[in-house]
Amino acid sequence: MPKGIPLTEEDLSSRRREIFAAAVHLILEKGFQETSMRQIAEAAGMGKSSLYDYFRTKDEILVFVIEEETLIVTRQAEAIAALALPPAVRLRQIMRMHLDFMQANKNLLVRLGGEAQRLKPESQARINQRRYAYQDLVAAIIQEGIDQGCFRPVNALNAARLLINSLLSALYTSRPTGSAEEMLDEAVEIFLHGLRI
Amino acid sequence: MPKGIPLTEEDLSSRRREIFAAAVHLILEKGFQETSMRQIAEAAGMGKSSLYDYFRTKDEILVFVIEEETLIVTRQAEAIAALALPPAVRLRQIMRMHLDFMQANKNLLVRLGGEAQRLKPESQARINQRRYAYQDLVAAIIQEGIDQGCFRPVNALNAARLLINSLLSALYTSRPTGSAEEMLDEAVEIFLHGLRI
Amino acid sequence: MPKGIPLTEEDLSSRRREIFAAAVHLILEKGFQETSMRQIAEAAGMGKSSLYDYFRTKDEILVFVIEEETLIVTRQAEAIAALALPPAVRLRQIMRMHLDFMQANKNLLVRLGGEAQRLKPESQARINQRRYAYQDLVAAIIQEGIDQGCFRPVNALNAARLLINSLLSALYTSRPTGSAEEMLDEAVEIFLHGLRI
Amino acid sequence: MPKGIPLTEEDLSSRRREIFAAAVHLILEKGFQETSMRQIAEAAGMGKSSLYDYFRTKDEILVFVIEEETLIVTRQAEAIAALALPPAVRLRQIMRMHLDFMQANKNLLVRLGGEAQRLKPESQARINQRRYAYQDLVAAIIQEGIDQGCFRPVNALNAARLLINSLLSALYTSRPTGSAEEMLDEAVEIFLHGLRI
DNA sequence: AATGAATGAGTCTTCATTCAT
DNA sequence: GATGAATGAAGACTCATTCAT
Repeated sequence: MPKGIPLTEEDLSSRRREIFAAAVHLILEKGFQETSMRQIAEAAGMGKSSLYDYFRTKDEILVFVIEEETLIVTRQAEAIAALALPPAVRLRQIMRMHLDFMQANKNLLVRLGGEAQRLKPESQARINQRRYAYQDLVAAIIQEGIDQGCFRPVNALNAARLLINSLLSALYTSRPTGSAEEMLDEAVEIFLHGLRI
Repeated sequence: MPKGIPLTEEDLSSRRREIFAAAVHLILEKGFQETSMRQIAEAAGMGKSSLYDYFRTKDEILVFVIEEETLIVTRQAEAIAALALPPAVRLRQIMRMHLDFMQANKNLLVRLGGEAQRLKPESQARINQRRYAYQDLVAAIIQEGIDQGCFRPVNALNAARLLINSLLSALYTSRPTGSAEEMLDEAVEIFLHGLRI
Repeated sequence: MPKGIPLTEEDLSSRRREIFAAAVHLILEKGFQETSMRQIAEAAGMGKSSLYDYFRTKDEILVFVIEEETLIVTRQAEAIAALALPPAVRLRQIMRMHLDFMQANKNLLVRLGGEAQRLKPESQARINQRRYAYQDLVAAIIQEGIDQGCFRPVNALNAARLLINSLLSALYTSRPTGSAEEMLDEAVEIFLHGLRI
Repeated sequence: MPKGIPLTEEDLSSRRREIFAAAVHLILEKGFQETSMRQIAEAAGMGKSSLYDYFRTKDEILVFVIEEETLIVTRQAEAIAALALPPAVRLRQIMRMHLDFMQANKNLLVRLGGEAQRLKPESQARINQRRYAYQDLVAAIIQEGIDQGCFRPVNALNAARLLINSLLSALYTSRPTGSAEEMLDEAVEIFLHGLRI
């Protein structure tokens, strides 16, 4: 808002979040690609071209949001990972937290994840860095369980991806067999059972 | 080609397949939405508007292919399901067949699956019918295992979705921990272990 | 206009000319770059995008017109060059013809020539091919005069460029010292005098 | 830089020159219109809007530079014109000086001349005033030669324009027949020969 | 039956300029 | 005095679809 003063990196970031927050309903309704820069600008209450002071490109909006949201989930997962609890319990808590986050954000991450396939490799790489951090975190817990002898020796990263993916079955079905929580719990139970010695 | 003689539904279908086969490489390279009708027509060696004799709309192409490919996988899965083998073995075979099919088709189904999010609800419903058939087939085998007492009593449909989803972790990662076969095998093993009593 | 029938190369060319003819007044008034594709389309009585069936790019319009007009001048010059007249006379006639053409076309070529500086090298090369043909034609007549001993031995191409350039002084001044014809005649006279032995 | 103290007209002018000097490479590379105010400001190491303290409009930059450079050439030509040498010799020297200047400035004036066509009439008039001064200077020398009886009686202004224009043939060809100096010398020789009695 | 010319809506993006700080 | 955030207007171009031949 102040006119002659350069925006700090922080201002930029928070403004970016505001812009997206203002436009998120459009994107959820119609998809990202189908939402035009004009509409986003209108929703954000700014001129079409001011948008370009915050995002150099339409795709940057997508990258920004995915990075941002993945980071939030990762941060929350880190907190859980640090607790003094058995691996299985921490994994359960992380998945629940993840589910809660997804639902609170209307599955935004899942929806946008689909659109991210179109991004240029360079942008995909940036996104993947964030995803990897989350996967690694989960994988570390699994590895811990393996080392402690409470899990079978499997490839921890592979297993982590499998677990995280379970969320999709729970969230992204048009033929639910219960609440998302119930579906997820059952999936996690099968997974943990599968790791048990 | 035959003039004056209306095309049978079968001719139509096989022509549709030909058209898509001719254009599939474009779609794999650039994505479906990024491939224009003109390019598809050119690849298929026909005029832009002749395309509309086979697909009333661009989106119909997407729906057709997804339906078609899902149907093929389902048919092959049905054959395996009918074998006189223990449920666990049949599930393993189905997943392997599915993986082979995906790889033979360059993950087309996964790629297109992302694009399908944009289709209008009506089209999505049509696609889902096919998906359900496949899920139900897998679920039936799981249920059989449960009934025979070799699997724990879980919601079979939920479990089926979980198993099918495992393919994604194996296929769709930019940080593989082995061959797709190995990753899938491990995932299936964890799953089956998880169902074991 | 016919809808399902491919345009012959000739149709294309004549349609291109029509389009340009319809829009030339806009371009003369405001300059080429300042004239938008929409305006050109409107002037030509067609949809914005139909324009792109005739010119793949806005710049192509520029290239087309310059090539076309240069070709016309060259053709007329060829006719004069073939006459059985002394070199000096033929040169005078060519310059007069060129002047007439320029005036009949409102100096279009001069105006557009300025804009052509912005074209990408590839397009400039295409244009230059045409310009060279014209320059070479004039140079040949000069060389003829040199060979016949009625002109001093100068570099014919250099001299040709000089002569052709004289048109600019005559046409493109905001402080004329007579009619364009008079100014040109005097310039040509100085030039020919300068070549005389 | 000095705060509170208004800039003298001279400071303004020298600051303008500095700004342009800093940006000239951009303009030579991409053309004037293709260079944005932001880029010019960056090159000049100042804020976008500070530019507007020195040039009220982007076009003013163009006008300023053309005026400035034309003035420099004129000043140098004046020095030569004042020498006690035969008209023909002075004309030769002026043309050489002009060529040197052009080459030292990478033909900037020619390039910008093309862009100047777009300026509004008012600005063009300002530029033309400067051009006229230069033309008049050259014309005066020619007139002198005529009065002294060493040149044929031609319209001096017309001839001056013709001579100055020769530079273009020498400088602005993609198919040179020698060094620019050689081409120019030959052109000037033809011209002077053409004036000789 | 098959084709391609025609279209209008819509896309992202750029830019010179202003104005509040 | 100097700055950069904000903007509105505009621009080239693409595309799915229709329709006359």
